[in-house]
Amino acid sequence: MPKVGMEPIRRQQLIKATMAAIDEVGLADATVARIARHAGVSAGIISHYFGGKDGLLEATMRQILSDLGEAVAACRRKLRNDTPRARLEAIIEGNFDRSQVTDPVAKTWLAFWASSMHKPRLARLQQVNDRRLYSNLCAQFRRLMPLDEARLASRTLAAVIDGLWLRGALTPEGLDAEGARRAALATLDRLLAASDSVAASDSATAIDAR
Amino acid sequence: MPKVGMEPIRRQQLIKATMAAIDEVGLADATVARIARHAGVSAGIISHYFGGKDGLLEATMRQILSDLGEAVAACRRKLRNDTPRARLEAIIEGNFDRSQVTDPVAKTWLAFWASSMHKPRLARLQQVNDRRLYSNLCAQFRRLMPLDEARLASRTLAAVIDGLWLRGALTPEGLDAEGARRAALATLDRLLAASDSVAASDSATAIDAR
DNA sequence: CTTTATTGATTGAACGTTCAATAAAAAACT
DNA sequence: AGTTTTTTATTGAACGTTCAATCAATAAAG
Repeated sequence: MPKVGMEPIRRQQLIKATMAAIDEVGLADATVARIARHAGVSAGIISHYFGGKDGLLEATMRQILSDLGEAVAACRRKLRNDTPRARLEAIIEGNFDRSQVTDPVAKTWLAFWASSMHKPRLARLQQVNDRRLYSNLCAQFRRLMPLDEARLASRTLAAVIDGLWLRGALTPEGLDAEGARRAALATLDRLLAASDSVAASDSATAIDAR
Repeated sequence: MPKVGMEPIRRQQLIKATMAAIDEVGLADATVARIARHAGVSAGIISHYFGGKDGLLEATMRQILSDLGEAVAACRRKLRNDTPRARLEAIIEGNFDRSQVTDPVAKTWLAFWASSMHKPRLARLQQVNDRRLYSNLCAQFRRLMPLDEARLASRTLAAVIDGLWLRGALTPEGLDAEGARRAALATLDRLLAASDSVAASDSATAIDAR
């Protein structure tokens, strides 16, 4: 059934199949044969479109990261009032929307997280994403509190978000997106409450990112 | 140089070598040959003492979990005053002491975390450990706040601890144990501050654990 | 008839496990 | 005290399996 213009279709198909395979048997047992079977195509097609298994894995991680970025951006666009607090809430919403917070995505995410420790190409993707999250958080907190405090708050909130994903991916019942969202928002409340009571006498114009 | 009573020595040696190999090249490339080389022994010895590679990996995870439990218990024993707050602080200290918070331990920890998603034997170990942490946290928070709040606080603090480990394992500079400890303690401060101001008019005797 | 898309058997490398052989220590014996 | 026997510890080559990548063959579409 070969037609012209199959490339984007097959690429999407194979990326989705990769997540399905990782969800099913884990990254270690996600062979090209298994992924291809999930997509209903032959194994050889993977090298044809992605240059090899590694290319497919990298493309899959890119897909997840870009979906995440997209979800956060969408939440920010929906904002009516542009307070720092609203921005921070939007970041949280975006991180627990993530296109869909499905089991395949969460498990693939964690698998790549571990894998990126020793694959430079994945590590770079991972790091860019991390820094972006941290910068975004820090820029907003910075408008509400001194720099040192803002850094600590950013670090804490980032850890909570990642920790909730991690625990969600591992729990047998799957990630409870709604509960996680609430927990993250409650943490934000506490982080802001501390500085609210002190003072808002701060003319912070410079934005900082690490 | 075969002597009698080598078993416990070799087991320790091989478990340590496993962590070193995972630190070096990741779980996926930690072959029996490489692990054996790290320990300065032959590959065959692994099957002899652990029944196979899987046995060695399980033993290594057990070692890490037991070291963690030991560190937490040690911190609790050192307590002079037995307030809930002191207990919670001890749990945090223990989690960021972890025998030694070294790079090999952190990376091995995360590798097993990911791996346990699809290996039932590892998943069981993982889950027992998680529940213990959560129960311990919840039991202490329960003495200071209503049940619902205590559950949320436990979930949050557990997520922060795991999140800090996760981010520490991934960051190129390695886990900053001291900074992580401070961040976790600051989070605890905030979690307790919220309830402190409300009331301490609670005669909570029943301890709860999920 | 050329181009694009796809297949699937084949290949070569890498891996975990096995096991006969070996070597040192301990025990038994003279 | 010296010699043999048994036990324990260890090796590393061989085996069978699995996997990713390759590529000649095929087939539909242009």
